[in-house]
Amino acid sequence: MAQQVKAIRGMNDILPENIHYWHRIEGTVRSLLGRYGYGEIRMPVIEKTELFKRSIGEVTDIVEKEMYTFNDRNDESLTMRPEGTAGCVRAAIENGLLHNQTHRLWYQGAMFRYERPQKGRYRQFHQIGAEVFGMDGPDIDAELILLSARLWRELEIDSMVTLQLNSLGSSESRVIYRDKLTSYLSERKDQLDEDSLRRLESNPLRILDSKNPAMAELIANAPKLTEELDDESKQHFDELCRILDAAGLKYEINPCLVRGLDYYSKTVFEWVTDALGAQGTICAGGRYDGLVTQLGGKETPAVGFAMGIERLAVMMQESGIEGKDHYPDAYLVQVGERAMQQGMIIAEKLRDALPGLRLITHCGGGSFKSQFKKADKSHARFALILGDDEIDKGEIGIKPLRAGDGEQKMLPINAAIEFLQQQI
RNA sequence: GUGGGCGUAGUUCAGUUGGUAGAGCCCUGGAUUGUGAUUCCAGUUGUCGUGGGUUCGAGUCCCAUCGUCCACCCCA
Repeated sequence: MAQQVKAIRGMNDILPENIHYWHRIEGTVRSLLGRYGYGEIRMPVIEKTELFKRSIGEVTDIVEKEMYTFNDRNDESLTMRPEGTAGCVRAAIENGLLHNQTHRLWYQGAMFRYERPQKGRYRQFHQIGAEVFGMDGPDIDAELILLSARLWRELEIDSMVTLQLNSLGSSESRVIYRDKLTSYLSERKDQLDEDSLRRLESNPLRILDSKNPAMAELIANAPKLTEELDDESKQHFDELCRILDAAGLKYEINPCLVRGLDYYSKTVFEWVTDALGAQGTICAGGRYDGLVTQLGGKETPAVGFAMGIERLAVMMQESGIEGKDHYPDAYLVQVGERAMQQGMIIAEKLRDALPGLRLITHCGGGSFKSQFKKADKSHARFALILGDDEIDKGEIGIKPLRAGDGEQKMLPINAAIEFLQQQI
């Protein structure tokens, strides 16, 4: 045998036996966002590299070492999208969606990051994202959060997730806070671990959500971002909390919650779970009022979130939640030359008459016994039987394969259609 | 990029102090003439991740390499 070609590390096949989780997630999201008035948008998977450098931030890990970047034949630097927001903003600007308009958008698709794979983290992964443009109030922030909460309920994972909330303030107030934090930490350099020392230079805010327990006390005593908020951000945040309270949604204010991407401001939130090991975030987002102008658009407030489909699917799988399985209604067993000649034609007649019918036609011959075994294995409710007897009489046998569906019978084709219609 | 665990049949795994491989599931066929999930019987399946080395002899020991899983980093 020749050497086989294998899939790329961190890029997985999703097999039919697992696809129902994806269908359930995607179907629920499509329906739910539709009910909230969000319109679906589809962007290219590849964009100019510059787009991500300008939006995500040149010195972030994503841009520095995790992007799939290459030059095309025209020597232009292109990148496979590591996230969806940048492309969505680019598309909104480019298609003129931001001129004195508001838009509620959502998208879904593959994203790519060159990272070491682990549970809930892959090199090709899939996100569903929602982005809203042109609204600056806390009410739309609340809508996005309430909408995501409803999604967890509809997916039956609401008992496994909690909401964390914070405000990063305006970019001005964040600069002030950043200086305060940096000087606090610089005075205590001897207590910082190796990672934190590095982050002190690159992104001091990230030290706040360090996982190292040795850092916990230092962080607990550090100046709080919430105490440095500008008045407008504070009002915005208070009003958001008020709406969530009024809606009865539980949340936890986490002053250490900072997002990894540079473009966030004011509201940030994360839905987290402890069911997934180290990758506890299933959905994260926030407000990014400055990004549109950063990408060359007219000043436009914006807010959005993204969720990881793999992580949702693993949660559903591990908690025993079933997706919708679509078993066939019937499996057509056909034995003998005449039956096999007519079987396919009869199956087509049934499909004409019953457009919703899930019918598997047996192909490849074999004994009644072996065909019935396959019929059973397919989980079909009924075996439809075509043999010499049935062909002679112009009828078709119907044998229920599941308990409580009655006895086997033989019916003329039209009666069989009527019978199946009642059953499916 | 760093650290740890693991790579044996399609799959889940066993394989004693080194003596050229086994089980369950799956799959195929059968237990009288055309009827499935049970039971019984029979059968197929492997360059033991890859490449070197030690040895009379390596799935087993050593080295390298690749893959995979988990964790760090980072993130959805």
